[in-house]
Parts: sequence; structure tokens; C-alpha cells
Amino acid sequence: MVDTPSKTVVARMSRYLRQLERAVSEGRNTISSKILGEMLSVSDSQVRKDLARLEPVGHPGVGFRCDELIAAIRRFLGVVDTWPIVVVGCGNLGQALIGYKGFSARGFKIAGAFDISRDLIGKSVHGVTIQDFADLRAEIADKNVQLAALCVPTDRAQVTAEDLVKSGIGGILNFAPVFLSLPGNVHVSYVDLTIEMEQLVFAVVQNQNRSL
Amino acid sequence: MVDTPSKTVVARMSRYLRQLERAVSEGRNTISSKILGEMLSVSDSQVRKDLARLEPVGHPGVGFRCDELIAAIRRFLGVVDTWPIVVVGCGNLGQALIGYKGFSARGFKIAGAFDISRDLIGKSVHGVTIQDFADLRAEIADKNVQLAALCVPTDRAQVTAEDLVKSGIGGILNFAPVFLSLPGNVHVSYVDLTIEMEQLVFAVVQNQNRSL
DNA sequence: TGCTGTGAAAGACTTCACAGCA
DNA sequence: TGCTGTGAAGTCTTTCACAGCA
Repeated sequence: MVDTPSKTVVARMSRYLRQLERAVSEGRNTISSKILGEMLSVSDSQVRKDLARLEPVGHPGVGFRCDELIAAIRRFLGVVDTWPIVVVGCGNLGQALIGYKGFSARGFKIAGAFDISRDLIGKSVHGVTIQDFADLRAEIADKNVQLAALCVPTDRAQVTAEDLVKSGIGGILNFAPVFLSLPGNVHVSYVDLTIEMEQLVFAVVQNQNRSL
Repeated sequence: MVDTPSKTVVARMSRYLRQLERAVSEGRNTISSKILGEMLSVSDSQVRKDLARLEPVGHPGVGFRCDELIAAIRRFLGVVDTWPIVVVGCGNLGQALIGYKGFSARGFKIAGAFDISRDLIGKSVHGVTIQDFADLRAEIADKNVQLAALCVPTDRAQVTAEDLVKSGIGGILNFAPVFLSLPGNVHVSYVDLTIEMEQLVFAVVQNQNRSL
């Protein structure tokens, strides 16, 4: 139980957290591993194994108290306070991210948006003024930002990521369809729409073949 | 070797494909499992195990011929021809998707964009005219569309997804932060930015604790 | 020599099954 | 009775190690 949790476990914790918050907003006080699992298509034993990584919080015969569980998962994930993030690259996608309400709803705050294009610097998007990428380092240090969403063109992604690392960023959400080679202490999550689409294609084709 | 490949395998195949295309555009003709693996942080044995699922295509002593391998992976994934997709929900994110060049670059084509808002219907975004969601079914049948990107607000996601399924969609790329309960023959990929961000937070916090 | 393809071994993840508490 | 927490079993995934081809 002292081992490092895998990415899958951490991802499921996020999903439990979200589902619990929804359940609470619908008036639920207590929940069993079976019910929570059914809501997310996860087995009840899987739910219990995952939640056993938290400080003990279940009540045999009763289930889990939602508020206790939410607090415990938040502590586990580290999302107790608000985390500032910077958006780097403010094209279509970057601008959509700046306006994404899901971030603020779950404890993330856009602390700044940056681009290298003269046409974009100074422009206000969803109430955030786009700044010169050259000013990034100062801003990051000033606001102690550790997370960045990287939305630059593919061919700029690697070099820009290296700049972010030099500026002290510890985690990058990368939207460019390219693998980033960075020091091991920097963490990268990939959002790659074509990979997801190709997974769907594969599944759809398999399904067609099966029903022939 | 006749077993169904897991999602992880399929995702790696997409990554190999992309990396190979990049390597070819840089003038490479042949590649070994070791080199390809290093480019993507995958072990050489893992690469060989994955590629062994394709029709035999490796040349001992030489490596893989890039063009052969690309063709084999394309056939494996089912991405030989162009796949039409519809964008459902044309807020910030939906509009950014309509303009996303990565789709067309890799064999996906926006076949239509839909919304229920009177303010958006008829509007042209990146050369695509937003249509009334009520007209979706006809369009899907007409163009034989099987893939949809779902970008509606969270509370509309489940019902809209059910409509898509009724209209004959077989694969959904879901951007709403909610688990969709749909028939087993419909495939869903989730793009959930807060889950990704929370994974980064967890990793960053772990890292800080380790270096204390 | 350089590299693939692949059984066998190791490791990671999930499910089972049940003791024990409320 | 209802449910958690957990060792043991089962399954799936990755790595190892090497035979065999160019």
C-alpha cells in the first residue's frame, strides 16, 4: 500500500471525485462502492481497492460518506487549493481553453496567456489579455505557476516546452500531436485528438466486422 | 495473436504511425524497433510485440521499411480512406475543433457542424456553416457519418449522445466531463481536461515531496 | 554483425471471496 | 443483513533472452 499509484489509479480517482461531487449536488450523503462503480462502469472491488489508498474512510455496512470521501480524494490528488495555469499559444484552441469554464469549476485558474504573434499580444480573450511569450518567465516566477497548457503549432512544441521547463514549469498539458522529450522530473499529459479519433475508428471497424 | 488488441496497443499504433510519417518526411526509409521506441519512450521489445500483430513486415538485420510499416498500421487501424466526422455543439471548443487542422492532416474531414442555438445556426465558422441539430439525422444518413465530436454543455451530454446513437453514430469523442451510459456497440473516447490537469497536479506534488 | 519474431519469465492490474465490523 | 478492507487467485501487459534470418 506504500507503492506509487499508477496513472490509471490517479485517473480513476479524478473520476470518482467528479461523480461524487455530482452525486452530492443531487442530494446524496452516502454511497457504496457498488453504486459508485456502477455510475462509472468500474467494478465494486476495483473501487474499494482504489479507495483503500486513502486514509481509511469507509464505514462497513453503511458505505462511504460523500463529504469525507471527497475531502480524502482531494488531499490524495493535491487539489485542495486553486492551481494557477498558463496557456501558451493562443490560436483557436488556446483561446477556447482560456474560456473553458470547466477549469475554474474544478480549482484551476488561468493565470496568464502567452503568444509570440504581434497580432495576438495585447488582445483580450474572455477577459484575459494575451501577453508576450518573452514575459512568461517573470510571470511564472511571480505567481508561482507550475502548470502550463501548451497549444502551439506542432513544429514549435518541443522548443517551447523546453523554454517552459527552463522557466520552472513542472507539468505540461500538451495539445500538439508530438511526443515531448523532457527531463524526467517534468510531467506531460497528452491530449491528442487524432489518436482518440483513430481509436474510435478501430473500434467502429471491429464492430462492423463482427456483425457481418 | 488472434486476440483483440487492447486500447493501449491501439493507441501506441497511432503513435507509431505519426512518428513514422514524421520520420519519412525527414528522409528516413528504414527504421529499427530500437530507434522507433527511443523516439516515443517505448521499449524495443514492446515495439516488436506490437508490430507483430500486423502482417509480417520486419526485415531481420535491416529493420522495418517505413512505407510498408505505415501502410500496414493504416490497414490495422482502419484509417486508409478519409473518415467524415460531425461536430455537435458549436461553442468555443466546438468552433476550435471545426478549425483544427490536425484532423484533415490525418484523414478526418468535418462533414457538418450542429447546434440548437438560434444564434449559431447559419453562422459560418472556418468555412463550415453551422446547421440545426434537428437536421443531424438526415445529414448523417446522407453522408454515412459514423463519428461525432460531442462538445455540448455537461448537462446536455447524455441526452445528446443518445440522440447521436439513434441517428446511427458508432463512435463519439466526448469533451463533456461526464461518463456516458450508452449501448455496448457504441464506442466513446473521453477528452477530459480536468482529469488530465489533476494527473499533472498529482505528479507535480509527488515530485515536490520526493525532493524535500 | 544487426535485427526481427517469439516463447518463457516477470511484473502489474483486476477480480474473487470472505473475515469482520455496524 | 449490508458493506468495507484485503489476501489470494486470476488475467493481462511488459520485459527478457535467444533462435534464426539477411
